Amino acid sequence: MTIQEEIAAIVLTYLNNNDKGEKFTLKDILINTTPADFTGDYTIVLFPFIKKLRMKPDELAEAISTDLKSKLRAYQNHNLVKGFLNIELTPAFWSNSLGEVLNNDHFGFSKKGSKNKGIMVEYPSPNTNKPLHLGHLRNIFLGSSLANIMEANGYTVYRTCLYNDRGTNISKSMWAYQHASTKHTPENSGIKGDHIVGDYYVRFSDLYKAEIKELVETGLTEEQAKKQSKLEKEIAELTVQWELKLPEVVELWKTMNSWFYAGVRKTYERLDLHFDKEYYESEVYNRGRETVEEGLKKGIFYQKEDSSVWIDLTDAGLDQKLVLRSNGTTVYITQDIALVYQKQKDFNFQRSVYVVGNEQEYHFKVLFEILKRLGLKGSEHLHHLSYGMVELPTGKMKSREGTVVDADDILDEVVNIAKEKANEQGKLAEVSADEKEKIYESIGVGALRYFLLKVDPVKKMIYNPAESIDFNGNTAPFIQYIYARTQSLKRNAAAQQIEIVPFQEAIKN
RNA sequence: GGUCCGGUAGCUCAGCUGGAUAGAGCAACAGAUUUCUAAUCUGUAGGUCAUAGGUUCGAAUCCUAUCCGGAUCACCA
Repeated sequence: MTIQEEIAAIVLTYLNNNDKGEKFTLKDILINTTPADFTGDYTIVLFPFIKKLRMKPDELAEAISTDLKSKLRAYQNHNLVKGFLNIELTPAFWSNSLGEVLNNDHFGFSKKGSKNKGIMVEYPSPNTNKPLHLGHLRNIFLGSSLANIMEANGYTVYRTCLYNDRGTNISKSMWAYQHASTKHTPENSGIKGDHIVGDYYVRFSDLYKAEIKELVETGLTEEQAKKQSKLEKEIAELTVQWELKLPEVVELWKTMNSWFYAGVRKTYERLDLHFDKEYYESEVYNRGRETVEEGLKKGIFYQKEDSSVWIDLTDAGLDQKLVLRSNGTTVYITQDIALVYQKQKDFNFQRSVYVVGNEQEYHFKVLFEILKRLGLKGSEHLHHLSYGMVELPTGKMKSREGTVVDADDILDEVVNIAKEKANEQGKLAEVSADEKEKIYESIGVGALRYFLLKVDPVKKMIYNPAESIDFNGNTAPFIQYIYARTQSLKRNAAAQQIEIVPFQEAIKN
């Protein structure tokens, strides 16, 4: 029990002992830390009680503090300003609290798995057709911190990732590769695999843009042009060929995806990102049909004349949503439904968090509502950790327009800045080259991590690559620096045979 | 158009389960400090908390309306 809770409990008991018949709950009792300009440690706000109990502030304050004095060991003094009762605690209380922190290496951490509850965190779930960008970094830092925090609180955490490894996006990269005159591979070019796949994707986009432009110049509207596009048809065809498991298409798909994974794993490595299990859309994309059929029998879904299957969520403030196409194939949300059941089978978790950008808020609302109606156990503990986009000073990042900030580039850049700053200061002169690289990496990546986590997830944020990131003020390098200095103090103390004693003993002397 | 989210100092953001005089960092200005873990330190200035109403002892915080910005509303994923 914290000291605030202790005070609140005592005050509550006292208040409920009144003769006016008024009843209060813990929620009614507000205890704040006292602002610096006033004397005291904690402040009890008395206004609500004064009114209900029809007592004068000083009478009530006197009565409460007398009660506190007799029941709270840490009580030292009190004063009243308007309706604010400031409570001062004894120095012994504070020294004990500090001593507790000092002597406990695991202060603030629960024992691993002590909650006896599993929580799944799914992130960053990239597409396999292009390398990670700035937005993924925000996702990864959010997901990792959440997972770490839950673990520190005693949850068993399962980190998972779902790869969008099929469909039109990867087909575009594949098409560009098939039609390239000189074929680049990671081996013959030395380029990181995820970047090669991404380059082909960009190449396709360029050709596609050119084609549309040409068609529009013949007098078509953009919409008509897209319908007439030859490239679009070929991509659709390639996707169908993949679904029909045409050997050379499947082979190429496997190869290009393997390039992507090899590349992206290198980026993961720098970010210390590991998963308990990775899921692939190619393995789940046509699942969920059984679940839909069951739901159909139960009357949760309904079928239209063209035999497409829908769910009506209008009474929940949402729309009608398609879950099976008229040709019987599944859609995005159907596989997500199926995947939840699969994940529950794989890991018996109680809670699940999806770390996904806020553009998918509606999707998750619909998904969770459907799962609730299907009677999924624990469906009320599914959560979408939504976050805003990372934008550039010039506006949004658009991969089709090449205005994307690449994750690998940013990581290199911040590590480089860390290196320059460190060398400027000459602080690492006596450190081995190997050790230096590690330090640059941890300062640079740490700075970026802190920078991206500092902003409330719900807000979109602007990242200015030109200004890069701060190393002064409220930043990770500063915190790291303070830690380094305290460690240095301890080392120096030891070298000079100065003993560091617990705080309460120091106070006594 | 419906729904959801954001709008706080010049900039980037805290504060939002209602509580005392709205806080940081950066930038600006004034000063300190010659490198000793100084990747500094002290101080000054800077705000109609988008706007207008309402609720109340008390509103940046809750409610309503309006304005601005964004997201979303596919037989795409």
